[in-house]
Amino acid sequence: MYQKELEDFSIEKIADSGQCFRIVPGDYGYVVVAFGKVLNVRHEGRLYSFSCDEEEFKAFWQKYFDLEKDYEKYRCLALPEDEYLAKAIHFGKGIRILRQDPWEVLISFIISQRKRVSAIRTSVERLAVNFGRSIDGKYYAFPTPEEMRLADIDLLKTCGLGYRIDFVRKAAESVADGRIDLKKMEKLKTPKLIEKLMELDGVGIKVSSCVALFGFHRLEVCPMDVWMNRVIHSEYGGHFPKAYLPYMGVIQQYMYDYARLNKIGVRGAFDHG
DNA sequence: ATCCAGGAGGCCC
DNA sequence: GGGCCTCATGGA
Repeated sequence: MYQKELEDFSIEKIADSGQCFRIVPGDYGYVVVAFGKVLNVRHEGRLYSFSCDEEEFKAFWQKYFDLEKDYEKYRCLALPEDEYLAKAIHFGKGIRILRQDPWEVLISFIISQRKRVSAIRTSVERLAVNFGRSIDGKYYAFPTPEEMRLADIDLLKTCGLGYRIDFVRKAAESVADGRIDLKKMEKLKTPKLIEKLMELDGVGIKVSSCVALFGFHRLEVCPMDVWMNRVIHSEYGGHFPKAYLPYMGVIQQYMYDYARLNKIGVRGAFDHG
């Protein structure tokens, strides 16, 4: 076990931030499944306990949680007159942009279209249980491109993918056979990266943006979903301040989280503000 | 029960 | 380029 005081980190906020789907409450705090590893996380106040030793935490999880960055730097971009962002930042402090596996992010966000976060979580978990390698008998790694390519179709149909099932199968084939090389794509500049991802069937600008931000850590990318569209129109008159643009992805994560969990911009809902 | 979701593709103009 | 229409399923 490794313990550390973390002031700008909230496992609850991250788990429910809509960027990842395999951080869930367990019988002992939260369980994180990523890169074929399992980590138990719990905390009393700011004192966090992780189910790994210090070496593994510093070699792997610290980077995964993006703890090497100071998020105060991003929050300081908030303009003084921007009341919405001020509320969102206050509400969402502790959110990080995780450094996830691009492949898992790609499939997860292909599945995400027209689904709620909870439903995405269900589908992703079913994929892992049905096709992923067992990690410790209880948790399963996200399936590799090869495992997904070879997935039995009838079993795949039980994963709740709906009409997205062929998008997922084709993506698995493309990545498995190397037509889409996610490793090489790390070197692409962001516009090229987004364009290349959109060659995949079922990947449009929104999904591609999510993969760029959450899978390739391109912090300038701002995925525009139904919630962010509500925010930009109801709070910003159609465009965000220029000062935010270099880190719009991070800013976006605070805005999105606050909007979704407080139903900002939804007609008939109670507006916190 | 009815509504809607971290959208995209295929039309048509 | 934009404006509609449809897509399958689960969760609220």
